[in-house]
This record gives sequence, structure tokens and C-alpha cells, in this order.
Amino acid sequence: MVKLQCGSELIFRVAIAIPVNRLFDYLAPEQFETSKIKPGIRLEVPFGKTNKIAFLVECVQHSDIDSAKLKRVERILDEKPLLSTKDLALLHWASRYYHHPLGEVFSAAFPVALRKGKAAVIQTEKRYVLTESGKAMDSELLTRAPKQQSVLENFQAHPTSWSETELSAWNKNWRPSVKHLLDKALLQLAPSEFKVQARLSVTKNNALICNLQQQAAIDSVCDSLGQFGVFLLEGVTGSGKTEVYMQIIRAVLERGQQVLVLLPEITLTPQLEQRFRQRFNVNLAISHSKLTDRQRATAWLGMQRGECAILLGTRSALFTPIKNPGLIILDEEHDASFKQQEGFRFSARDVAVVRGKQLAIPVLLGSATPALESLHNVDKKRYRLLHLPDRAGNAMEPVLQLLDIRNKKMQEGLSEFLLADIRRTLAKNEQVLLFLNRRGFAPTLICHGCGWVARCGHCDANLVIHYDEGLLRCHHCGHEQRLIKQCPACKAEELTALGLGTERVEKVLAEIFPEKKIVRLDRDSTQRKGSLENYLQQINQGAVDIILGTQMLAKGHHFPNVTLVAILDVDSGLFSIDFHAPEKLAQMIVQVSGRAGRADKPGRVIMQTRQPDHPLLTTLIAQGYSSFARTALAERKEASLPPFSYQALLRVQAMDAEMPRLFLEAVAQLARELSKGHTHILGPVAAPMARRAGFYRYQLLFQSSRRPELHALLDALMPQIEKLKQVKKVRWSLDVDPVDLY
DNA sequence: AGCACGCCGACT
DNA sequence: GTCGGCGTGCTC
Repeated sequence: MVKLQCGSELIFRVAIAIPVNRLFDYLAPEQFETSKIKPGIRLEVPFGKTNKIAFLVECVQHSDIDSAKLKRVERILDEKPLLSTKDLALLHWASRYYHHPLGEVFSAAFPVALRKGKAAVIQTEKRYVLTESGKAMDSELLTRAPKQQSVLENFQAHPTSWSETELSAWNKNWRPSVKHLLDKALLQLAPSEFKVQARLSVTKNNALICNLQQQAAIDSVCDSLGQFGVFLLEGVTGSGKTEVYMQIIRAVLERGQQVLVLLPEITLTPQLEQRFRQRFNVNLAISHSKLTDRQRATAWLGMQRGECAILLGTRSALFTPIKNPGLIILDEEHDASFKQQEGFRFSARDVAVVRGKQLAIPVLLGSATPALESLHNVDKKRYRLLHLPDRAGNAMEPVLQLLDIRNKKMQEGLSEFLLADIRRTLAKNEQVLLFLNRRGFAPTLICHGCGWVARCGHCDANLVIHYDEGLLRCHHCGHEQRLIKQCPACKAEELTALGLGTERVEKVLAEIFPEKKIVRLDRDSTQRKGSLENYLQQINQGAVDIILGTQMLAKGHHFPNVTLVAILDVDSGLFSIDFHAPEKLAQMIVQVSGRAGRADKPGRVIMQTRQPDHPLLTTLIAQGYSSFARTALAERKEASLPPFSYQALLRVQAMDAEMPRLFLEAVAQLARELSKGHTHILGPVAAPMARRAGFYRYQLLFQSSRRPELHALLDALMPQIEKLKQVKKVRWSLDVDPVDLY
């Protein structure tokens, strides 16, 4: 049925990915089939001087726009919407809740290729075929990948000699087709634990025997398949969370449903991918920022069409359409990287819960150190707690210990007691892990002669010394300059490096332990592609004695031969003005502790502190994370802070020093008029780093004890803000449920 | 976000 | 005298 234009024309109301909170009206295309015009289809429309991809929101009879100004839809890109009605509703909800333009929210839901207007077709790469003789056909694609080629050739020559080297393919960003081939080979030729018994079954029949708590957790979620429910799986490192995930996933797959698994970091996907491929005989989709646009679109469409059973992805995979959804898992749910920190500032954890409700499926949140918000939701009976108190096997919890370093002799941040402990550990041929959350050589360059300090010219921050590179670098805006020897103020050559970074600790360790192999893991040392994997492999092979690193050590990786963990400077986390800081510090300590030890070699964790009586530290050590969390929640309640109140933060920046404050004063004025008094309007105040990358920054905090009132105020306020005369002179963004107040 | 229009400094 | 800096304004 082809509809031709007649007297009063149908109007297509569309969302376009621009930072303007408005929809745009277009005349219907020249020709279209009425039955195919459904919300969510992609269109190509003329917009300004160029064409843009638009998402159809609704069709209406009349437009408020002068009909002479209306342009016509140029092209219809989709036969039918790629998103379900429920997913479209989710995007509308997210746009309203986060006060972010609908077009940008839509854009976030689609992979880049489809956002740009690519056809919703899976572009198949040439597949490798495993012949009867076990040889790979069609290897021409590998001419630009000699390493992958040689592994394949090695496999062809010795089909049964499967080794760690080949398995390491999973940990690298190899071509999916090669992984596919290796996977096939693994199934046919690998050691017996990988063997498939029934090819028609979704699993490869190598499930582990679970303990009672694991089984109880599995049963709880499985009993609730097919309906909404949120489960918080609280389990220490090594308690077997992944096994619980996998057995629940199996139950979902056997119902013929698909599973979405979200992880905080790309570095964690290869490990889980490998375990899933070994366990499940189904198509797996992977989605994270290191993949190509085509790969991500393929994963997205695979889920959308029901051709892939499991999607393993990071935050941005949350909105992937799922033909037959059965379960959402969000691992390491406390992790801050589930919160998008620019543009569309959504919390993947919170939206996942809303999505689960919309789809009527269970949502499983897992963590050794649950977010206080999640524990509060357990208290409120919104989430169900599933607790795994024991480490699987006989592994023991690491012992946490405070080391009072007040008045103690120190060598570049290492106390003598700690050094002796390191020495003893190394003598037993066990590994040591040192944690310092500050990269570079030293955070401050100061003149001993006149007190001059190297400051960043664009930020309210000191330049960090990067000694090896001979640079001074700002960690906030990326500005860098040559490391100088002479003070620019007094010309004396007495510049001193003040404070500690990983680079400096590495150097002092190399002097103290010249015969030991030391590996430093931070953003600087692992910049080269694959170098992190390389180091991790060396560590696990026992070729490394001392591991030193930052934040990135706290995530996911396990070092079974490490028996001593030291947190060199725990105090720096104790005095932040952000109320989230104690929670983040406690999570960090527990997560770092979890990296160490195994059944026969329990780990010890030493924290160097000048605050040995600090209640955060003593509670955490004596009573564990759960008790700490109880205490912290009580304090939040006392202070009416989230999760006992609801916040939104309006951040503003401008090149002009005065504009951000003037703008926010006008906003605060408006807000006071609109507020019925339930919402506190705190500020405007200068941001904790008042100048960054040349911008002056201010912020205004809204806080209410009732979420609906906060959102009612924001609903009324946002359109008004856009009309303020100062709005053109600043860059502003609203952060609903902010997780850091910077 | 793009993209154009528009008004002030270093170049053929 | 022009090229181009990015401030400002608009996109159905």
C-alpha cells in the first residue's frame, strides 16, 4: 500500500543527536508505506546544510512550525524498528530522568555504524573453515596478521599440541574469525575438561560443584526467571561468583532466552569471554570500545535478531536490543565506570534495573564490595541479597593489618618494617604487590631555594614529574613541558621532587632489590597495546617478584602467588571533601586485598598509615566491609546524604572567570522561585578544582529528601535555564545522581 | 554537534 | 588591502 501525499500532510516528529532538548518536525517522505512507519525507525533528513540520521518519535497531523519551514524526510532507512516498544519506552524514560536530549539518548543506544546510517545488515567477514584434516581454509585475511597466522600454522602442523600460547589468543584482540577457528579446534582437540559431550546442549558439561551458598544463590535467581526481580550477589573475591553467573546463565539459555552481561572494564572481558566460550556452546557477542564499528554493530544486531545468546559488554552495551531477553547481569556493580561521566550521564546499574523491570526479567548485580546504594535497596526490600561468605575451596580470607608509620624511619615511602616483610616474602619465593594510587615520579616539583612550585598554567593543579620521560605533566588537562633543572623564579638549581609516585617507588625498589624482577603497572607503563596482558602473563608465570601499580591493580586480575599486599599510602584517601570518598576507599582496600593468595598460601595486606585509629580503617579491618558499610550508611542517614536523599549537580564552565558564578546565581534564583521548599539549593560554589584546562568551573547542587520533588523541580527548571541570557556564555551539564562531586 | 556569518589582527 | 581567529546563532 503506497501512500501518496494529499491535502493535509502527515508530520514526522523526529529526534536528532544534537545537544538541544527539542524534537524536529518533517513532512512525510514522497512515498512511503503507512504500515512500515513505526516509532524507532531511522530516517535520513536534511538538517541545516547537511543531512543527518534521525529517529522517528511519532507521526502527528499538525506541526506548530510554519509549514513553509518544514523540510521533507529524504529517506527511510529501516523496514521496521530495530528497538522494541519496551526499549523505546526505556529511552524516553532515560531522557526524562537524566534530563538529556532524546536524540542523544537514542544515539547512545545504537552502535556507531548504525548511528551513521549504515544498513542494519550483518557484514560477514570471511569465515575460516576447518576441514576434515583439521586444516584452516581461507587464510588470506591473515596476511596482515602474521602472529595469528603462525599460531594457526602451528596448529595445522601439530593439531594436538594445544598450549598456553594458543589459549592466550583469547586475551588478545584477535580477529573473531580466528577465535572462532581456535574455538572449534579447542572443542575437538583440547584436553578432556573442554570436551563437548552433547553438541546440541548449550553447555559443554564442565560445571563445577557448588557449595551450599552458591547453590542457594543459583536457585533464588532461577526461581524468579521470567519475572522482574533484582538480586545483589555479595561475594568476596574467590567465592565463585562467576560459577554462579554461569549456572544461572545456563538455565536462561535452556529456556531459549538471551543474557546481557555487563562489566566495568574492557580488560576484564577476555577472561570472562574465555570462560564462557569454554562453558557454553552458543554464539557469544562481545562489545566494548576497543572493537571496530563493524564488530560492535555485528554484536548488536546478533542480539537484536536472537542469533547470539550472550552479550558480554561494557556500559554502552546496556541498551543493546535483545530479541528474547531472559537476564541482565552487572558484575562489579559498585564500580564507578558504570556511570557515564560526560554527555549523557547515565548510571548503567540504575538503568539496567529499570530495563529489567520493563522487560520483566531478573537483574543480577554482583560485587565483593556492594555500593552503599545497593545495600540500602536491600534494606528497603527492593533488592534481594544473596550472600557468598566463603571463598570457594579452602582458601582463607586475607588478613588485613594497619602499619603505624608515625615517627618511623622511611625510605621513599617504604617503612623499614614493610621492607623487612617484603624481604621475608621474597625469600620464600612468593610475590609482593604494592599499591600506590599515584602515577609518575612525584606529584610536586618544588624549589628548595625559594619555594616555587611547578603549577599547570591551565588548571588549579601542580605538574607531576615524569622523570623517565623528562617531562612535567598535568594529569588533568594533559599539558606537558620539559623537566627543568633550574628554578624559573630564583634561578637556583635546587629543584626537589616532593612526594611519591609509582615511578619513584619502582626506582627505589630496584636499588634495594637489584636482583629482583619488578613490574610496574600503571597508565604510563601499559600504554602500549598488549603490554598489560604481557606483564600479567609474566606475573602468572612467576617471572616477576614485585608488582607495583595503581588503581588498575584493583580490578579483576588475580595473582595467586602474591602473599603480601601493601597499600603504601592509605591516608590520602581519608580526607577528601566528597562524601563518597570513604566508601570508595573501603572498596579499593578490599578489592586490592582480593588480588592475593590462594588456598595453600593465604595473603596478608599491610596498610601504611599515620592514622592507625581512624574509625574507617579500624572498622573495616576488625569487622569487614559489611560492617563498614552499615556504619557508613548510618552516617549518610544522619547527614541526610544519598541514598537517604537525592541529588542532582549542575556543572558549569567558561573561559571567563565570572560567567559561571553569574549564570549559576541566576539559576539558583530561578530554582528558589520554582521550588516548593523541599529541595535544597546548595551553592553556587567553585568546583573543587576551580580551574581546569583553562576553564573556570562552578557548580550548583540540588538535594531533596524526596525524589519526585527533586525531579519536579528539574522538570520545571531545565526549560527556564535555556532561556537565561547568560546561558550562551557558558557550558553547562546536569548530573543526576552524581557519584563524584568534581 | 556542525556549520555559517561576522567582526578584528598578521600576512602576500 | 586579504586570510582566518573563534564568538554567536540556528537547525524542522
